[in-house]
Order: sequence, then C-alpha cells, then structure tokens
Amino acid sequence: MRNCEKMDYQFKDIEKKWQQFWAANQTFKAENQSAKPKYYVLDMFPYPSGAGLHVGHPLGYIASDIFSRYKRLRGFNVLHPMGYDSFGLPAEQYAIQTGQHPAITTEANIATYRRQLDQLGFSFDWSREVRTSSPDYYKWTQWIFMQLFNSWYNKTDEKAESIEKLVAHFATNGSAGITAVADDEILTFTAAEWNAMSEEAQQTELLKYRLTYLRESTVNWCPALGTVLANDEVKDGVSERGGYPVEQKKMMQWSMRITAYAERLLQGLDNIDWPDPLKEMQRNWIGKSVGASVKFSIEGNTQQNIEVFTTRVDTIFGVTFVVLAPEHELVASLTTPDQKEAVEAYIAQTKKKSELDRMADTKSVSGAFTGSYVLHPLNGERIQLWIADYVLAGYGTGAVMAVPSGDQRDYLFAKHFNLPIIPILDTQNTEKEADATKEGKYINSDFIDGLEYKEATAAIVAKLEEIGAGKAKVNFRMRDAIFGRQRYWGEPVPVYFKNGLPYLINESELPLILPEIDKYLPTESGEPPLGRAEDWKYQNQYEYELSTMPGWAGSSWYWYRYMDAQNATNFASKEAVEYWKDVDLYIGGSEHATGHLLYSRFWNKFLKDIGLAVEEEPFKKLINQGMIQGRSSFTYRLNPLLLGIDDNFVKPEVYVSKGIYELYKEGDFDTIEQIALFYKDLLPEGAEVGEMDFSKLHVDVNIVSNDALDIAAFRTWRPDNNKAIFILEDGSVIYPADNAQNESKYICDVEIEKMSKSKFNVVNPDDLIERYGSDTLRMYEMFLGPLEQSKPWNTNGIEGVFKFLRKFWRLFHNEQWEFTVNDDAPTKAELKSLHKIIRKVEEDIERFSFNTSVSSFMIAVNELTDLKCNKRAVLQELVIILSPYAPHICEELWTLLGNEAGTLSYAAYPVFNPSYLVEDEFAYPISVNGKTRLNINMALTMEPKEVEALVLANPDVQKYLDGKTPKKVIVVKGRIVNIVI
RNA sequence: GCUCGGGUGGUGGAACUGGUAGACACGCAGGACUUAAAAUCCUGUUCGCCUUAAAGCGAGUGCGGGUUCGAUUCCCGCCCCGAGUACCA
Repeated sequence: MRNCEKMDYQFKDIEKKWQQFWAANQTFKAENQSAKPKYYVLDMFPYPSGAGLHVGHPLGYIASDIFSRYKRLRGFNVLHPMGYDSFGLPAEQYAIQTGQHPAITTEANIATYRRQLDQLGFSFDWSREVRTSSPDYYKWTQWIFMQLFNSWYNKTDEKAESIEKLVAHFATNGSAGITAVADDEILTFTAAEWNAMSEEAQQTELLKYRLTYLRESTVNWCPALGTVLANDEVKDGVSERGGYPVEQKKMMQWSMRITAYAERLLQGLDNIDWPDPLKEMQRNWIGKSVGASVKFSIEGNTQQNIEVFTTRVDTIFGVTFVVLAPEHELVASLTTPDQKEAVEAYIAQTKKKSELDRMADTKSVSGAFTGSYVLHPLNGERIQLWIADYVLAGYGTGAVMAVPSGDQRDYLFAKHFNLPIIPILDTQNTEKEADATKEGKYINSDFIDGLEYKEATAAIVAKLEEIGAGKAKVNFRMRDAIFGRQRYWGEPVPVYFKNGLPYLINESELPLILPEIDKYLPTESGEPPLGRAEDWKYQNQYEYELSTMPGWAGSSWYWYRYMDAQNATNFASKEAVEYWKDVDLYIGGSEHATGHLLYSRFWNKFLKDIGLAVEEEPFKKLINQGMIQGRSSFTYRLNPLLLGIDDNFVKPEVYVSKGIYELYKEGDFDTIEQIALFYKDLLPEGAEVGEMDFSKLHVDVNIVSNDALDIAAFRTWRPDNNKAIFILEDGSVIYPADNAQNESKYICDVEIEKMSKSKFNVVNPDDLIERYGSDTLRMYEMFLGPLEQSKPWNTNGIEGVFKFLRKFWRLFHNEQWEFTVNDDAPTKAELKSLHKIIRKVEEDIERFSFNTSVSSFMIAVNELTDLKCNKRAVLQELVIILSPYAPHICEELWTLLGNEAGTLSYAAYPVFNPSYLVEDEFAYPISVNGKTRLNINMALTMEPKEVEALVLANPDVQKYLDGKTPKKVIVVKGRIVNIVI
C-alpha cells in the first residue's frame, strides 16, 4: 500500500509551514549590535496601489532577498527591512471620487501587499516596518523639515549650520563675512542695523537663508490635479501621473535649497558604486557648466546692464549681437518706440507658442530687434540687442551673448536676420555652419590674437575682473525643489503664520496630525483641501500652512527609520545610526534617478552636516532591476463583409490560428479560398462572403500557454463567444460541441506592450504561486535573464524550473518517496559537482548574476541525479547553497536531514575547496588555422613543447597537415592548440 | 541632435581578463510507459549541403573593414532597436 504521507514534492504545505515558522519565530529579526559585520540590504519601498503586485514588482525584491539570505549565511548581521511609501495621489484621487478616507484605502492596499509579499517567502524583518503616512513616522519627516528650516548653508565651511549661529553673527558683525547659498536679493547691513530691525524684518531676512524657505516662484501648476508638481514629476509638458496638462504659474511656495548641495551632489557620484547611466542622468540633471558671467552696459543707460552667462568667454570678440529671452524683465524698458509693435507682437506670438508645444519647433528661426544697443565690455563696440525664444528665461541669466561663428543657433539667427559673423580662430570654417572648435590661434580678437584656448580664456577672465565687467562663474541647471503640494494626503507642514510670516510649531507638538476634512477637494476660495479643516488653528489663533509635503518627503530618509523603527524620542538613535551607517546594497528601478535618489542624497548630506548621519552618501551600491514588460497575446477573428444577409443575422464567430492568418496575409490563394468557402457554409442559403478582414483581439494571457490558446478556458472567459469556431494551426476545425482535444493547436500572436489590465497581459504572482509555488516563481524570475535587463514577462518555461525543484526533491528520496540519505563518503565525481556549484554560486551572487546560478543549480542536480548521489555530505551542503534562492524547500530538507528547524538561515556556508576540481587530463581542442578540428586528451602537466610534439605525431592531425610542415604551432597550456599551415 | 544601453538558434538566454559559440531552459520532433490522457523518462534539435548510415564539407554572434596564430569579446566605419535628455548659451 502506498503511504499517503510519503509523496512527491508538496510545495503548498511546505511553503505555508515555513512562512508560518519564520513569522512565529522572528527568524529574520536583526539586532542593532552584533559581533558580526553589518550588512544593510534595502529595497525601494512600494507605494501600495490598489491593483496589488504584478509579476514584475517582486523581481528586485527576490534579488535582494537572495542576497540578504546569502549574506546571513556568510556570517553578516543583515538588515533587510520593508515598508510602504503610503502617502500619494492615487489614494487621494480615489477619495475624491468615493469620499472614502485615503487612510482606509491605504490600509486595505497595504494588507494586500503584505499578503502577497509574505507568500513569496521574503526574509524581511517586519518588526521594523515603516509607513510614511503613519503619524509616528511623519512626526520625524516634519522634524527634519524643522531642522532644515533652522539651518542655512555656509559656503565658507561648505556645510549646513544652525540658523542661530547666523543670527549671532549678524548681531555682532552684521552681514559682513557671511558667504551663504541664499536668495539673490539679500541685504547688506551692520550689526547695529541688524539689532535695530524689527522682528518681522529679521525673520524676512532669515527666510532668504533657510534651507527650506517660502518664496514666490514660478511653479508647474497642474489644474486637473489641483497641485504644483516638481520638475521631475512633469514629463513632456504633462503630469507624470495621469498625463494632465501642466502650466506655469507664480505662487508662494515652500522650496528646498537643494542647489546649496549641487557641487557635493555632483562630487559624491564619483565615490559610489551606481550604474553609470544613472550617475550620468544625475550629472545632467545637476547640469554644472563652468564659464563666466559678463556684463554688457546699455548704450545711453548707465543704471542698468545686461548680464550674460557663457561657457566660451574666449569667443567674446566674436559677439555680434546680444539676445534676451522674451520674458526677460528689461525687455519692456529697453524696447525703443520704433520697435515696440514688433517686439510686442513677437512676445504675443511666443506666449501662444509655448502653450502649444514649443519643443517640437526647434528649427525655425524667430526673434525681434529691441532697437537698443549694448556696448562690448572690451572694445566698446555697439551691439544690437534682440529678443528670441531660443533663449530661455529659466536658465542662466535669461540673456546670451551671441557668437554666430561658434554657435549654431546664433549662426542661424545671424544668417536669418543678416547680422555679421566674425570668425575668431584661424582654423575656423564658418562657410556653411558654425564651428565650435577650440583649436588654433585667435584672430580678430584684440589682445588675445595669437593665443590658444587656455591662455586666452584666462586672459579674458582676468581682464573682465580687472575692469569689473565680469567674472568666472559656475552655473547649475538644477533648481531649488518646490516642496509644497495643494493636496490632502501628505505630511502637514509644521508651520503657522503670524503677521504673514512663517514660524515653526514647537517640537513638543509634533506630530502635527493631518486633520479630518469633509471633502478632499480645494475649498471654494481655492485654498488647498486642508483649508476645510474646522477649528484647525495653531494655539487657536494662527493659520497653519495649508499645503502638504510632496511625495518624496517621506522617502528621503526612510532608510534611517528602519535602523530604529520604534524609537519614540528620536528619528533613530545615535547608536543605531552609528552601527548601520549606510545602505550597503540598494535595489530598485531607474525611474527614480532624478527624483527620490537625488533628494535622498541631498537630505542625507544635510543630516550629516547637522551630525545625525555618519556617511556623506546614503547608498553605497545601487542596482537597477530591469522593467518587466507585458507580453500580450492576440487572436484573429474573421470579420468578413456579408452579402444577402438580413439585419438580424448574427455572424458566426470564427477565429483563425496565427499561421493560417499569416498565410492569408501573404496572399496564399488556397488559404483565402478555403476560408471563404468554409465561412460560406456557416451562412444561410443564398448568402455570399464579400471582402474578408480580420480583427486582432487581445486575449487573456492567463489562458494561453506556450502561445497556444486553451479553447475551453476561452469559452468560459468570454461567455458571449462560447459558440466560437476555431481554425487551428494545421487547418483542422474545432466546433463548440467538440471536446477541444486535438493534435493541433490554436496559436496566438504575440506583442510586447506595457503590462496593463486593458491589454489582458497582467500576470498575477498569486496564480503562479498557486500552481507552482513561490520557490519556483522566485527561481524563475531570476532565470528569466540578467537582473538589470528589461525584458517581457513570459510564463513559458516556468515548467523547467518547477521540474528542477522536483528533481532536486527526488535526490533525497527513493522511488517510494521515502526520505533516503546515507552517510557514505562521497566519490570524487560527486565532490567535483558540489564544489563546482559552490564556486559558481559564490561568483555569481557577488556579481549579481542570478540567472546563471540558476542554470548552474540545474547542472549540478542533473549531474548528481546521474551519479545517483544521495549522500548527506554532498546534499546537505547543496541545501545550504540553494536556500537563498528556494528557501522553503531547503528548510524542509534541512529538517528532514535532522537539523534543528530554523537553523538553516544561519548555517555555515560551504567552503570551496579547489583541490576537488583539479584535473589530470584535458581534452585539448586542436584547431588548424583557427578552426577547431578535433580534441586530444593530454595530461595537464605536459609542457607546451611536449604537447606540440604529441599533437603533430597524431595521425588525425597528420591528415589535416596533408604532408606540409606547419608554419607555427601555438600551445596555450590547459586551453588550446592552434596549428598554422 | 546629444548621452547611455543593446543586436547571438524557433524563444529566454550562456560564453569571467581574446582560446572548443549556442551552456541551462522553453518549444518542437521522434520514442518508451499507458486502454487513453496527464505525469515521468529517453533520443535528437544553429543553418545549409552531401550520405542508406557512420561520417564529412561549408557558412555562422546586425552589416562592412581592421588588428591577431585565434575575435561574440579589441579597434574603425555604418545600420537597426531600447532608455534618458534636449533651443542649457
């Protein structure tokens, strides 16, 4: 009789059992002190969306989990936490539509995420879970905001310092001796003047220095979402979320003085192990350019001048006109009466254009002459002052000195408006286009004639500084980050207003709890939703700030909260921060390149400046997992024009397989004929088939396997189509009454698209876990390809991994499914297989090549199966190596092997012994003129000379030599022999 | 336009610093077991030519060239796909 307890690999029972065990025993709880070295593995925490996880989301989590489990086995104290970035727009949009509080939606979504994450067997330390929307978390987000408000950036020391220190300086020395990153229009005053200022005046002045400050600025306003958006939340002129139009608007806004850290953010990139494309994106975003600012005085106006920024100050003698952005503040005052009409018309035209898509039109040249002239700072020549929309108000000073000989846009402009073009280098060719060369010697350039680029630049900067007309300057593209959102579902800003000025609430009053409101929409007067909160006043009299923090606030420091998640008195204890320091490995998507990852680095540097963080950079190593795209399946439905049919007739549904459709497409006459005849037979007497056509229809990928449609499942999926007829790949036909068992198949067409519900290409991990188990899913996701590569999801092939795990299970069992492992000494071949995999997996994990280690596991199990190996000495080691990948099955086997339950996660990792891999012989590939012809077994101890002699004496080799003497014989020991004839 | 990735069988992919291209899987074909199906196992599977077969020959990592005894790997030129970014002075 068969014993029911002894059965094939029962993944469902095993996985449930161990997930419960890990949770009950807190197996993965990390301690904040240890004799072991620390290792911090972080995943980008998810926004818990209503749709739950699809199969692409866990890719990075699986990789980080494998790495965490591996590091634990290698003797590290591993911190591997998880949480939720739970403030955000979708929950609020849902609240607007349904009236349900976003907290409730969020709670429900988190429950779904948690269930799905638990099913995958991740080794997270859930005791450290964080949620950015929970008051005991956002208390500290607000607290960090307060620290930023209370700090300014000292350029002399290159770090943030306390605002009190600045106030003390002002009180004793006035503004002298302070170099800060601050607003442009800061005052100059003496100590006495400062001390005489009113409270309001002092606060107004200090606001210009604070690292988070309130200022009127041009913002990206999204009317549909009713909020401002950061630059990185706007893509191609529309909002990243939802794709709504975005316009420019002036508003009083909280901003973060991230520009203070521009240089440090740039420098820091050199010292972190991040993917090059990502670093490059951050460099571009920061956009440092080194050059000079130059002042052009205005003819007949000694009060004002035009300041321009240039990266090629050496070309200054090539300047033939100066251009202002149409929005430049001096345009109106500098336009002469003659030109007024033309200039105003041009400004009107650009305004209209920018509302449409100005980006598309970069080729046409347009502009208008203001009628004014500026004077060249070095030779005093009169230069025309123009406006044109190719000059951007938001970059540099909104004005450029035009050098048509060296800049293509200036060149086109000069050609179009007939302005002079002066070459300034002897090697320059400006016949057809601008030539931006730095080679050669200067001409037409006054005192730099005959010099070369480097010396010329230095000479000009020196001269400009001497006469007070300019100076060397570094310009950054990066702007300060807008920090307010006119939304409900975010952290309240811990600020109230007195006499129109912002003040922080008391630290002891944190957290400032998000108040309840009746509707999640702006007020009638256009204030943010928080304006609806009743009796919500500071000390019952002062208005609170009504905007909330942006989505990136909570995620800019969360990795510190994980270090000490329960701490009620600090954002994290000093001991915890000093112990964990920084994140050793961070895994997540590259879509956060210029948002989260830049803001996090900024906050981290600030926290370091004020002594709360230890490291300058928060994330030592970062890996971007590739995006998982959808792989849609399609059916082709015949859609012919019918003649002689009355209106009530319902067309028969006929689907043709991909191959048949392709024959039809290629114009295969027989196929077309046969389909038409076939269809005609389905029609009533007298009807005719006219023009044939096909509709390409999405079909649920979950009822398609290896591109073959499960017809029975299709009839259930689409009950309205349950009478459909299918023409299969070989031309045979399945009618509704048929029991869909057939030699041939209905093959679907395939396309790669974004994964989305409407395309029926979403694959849910729950279904795959139900069918194959999470160990299989984990390994399959890794087996799919290199972690960093984007790839379409394709469930074809998951069977192979499932088979592998069953084969692995079988290694430990006899034919009757009884656990059978013996203590015999392993053979040489068994040890070789084992140590091959020990080395391979170690190498693969260290370089994050998880797909190749899955292959290697398959090879090892295939080899050991062939060797009929069931020896503990080999198998127990193999269980440890495989456990990071397939933890459940390995835990089960580990206990079956007689070990204490739960000890596998901290077992001793097998040590690679190279002596087991030493070979005596090697089958040398023998190639003739680079083409491999045969293999000859030779001892590896043989010296190249002996190998050569032996090879040349070989009769098979002689055949190839054909009596000739080889010109040359290359012998690479242990590798190859190449004979050149 | 610029900056990064990337082009290898029917498919996903492997090949670490130049050394037997196609590991490992999927799929497909054939076979065993079975009343049958599922499951399982075995064999074959880059393409082309030739052969009854064994074997043999030729081509082959987007295209064209180069360096080298030897190139998927290095260099030059070009084509295609993907991502990011863009009047940035």
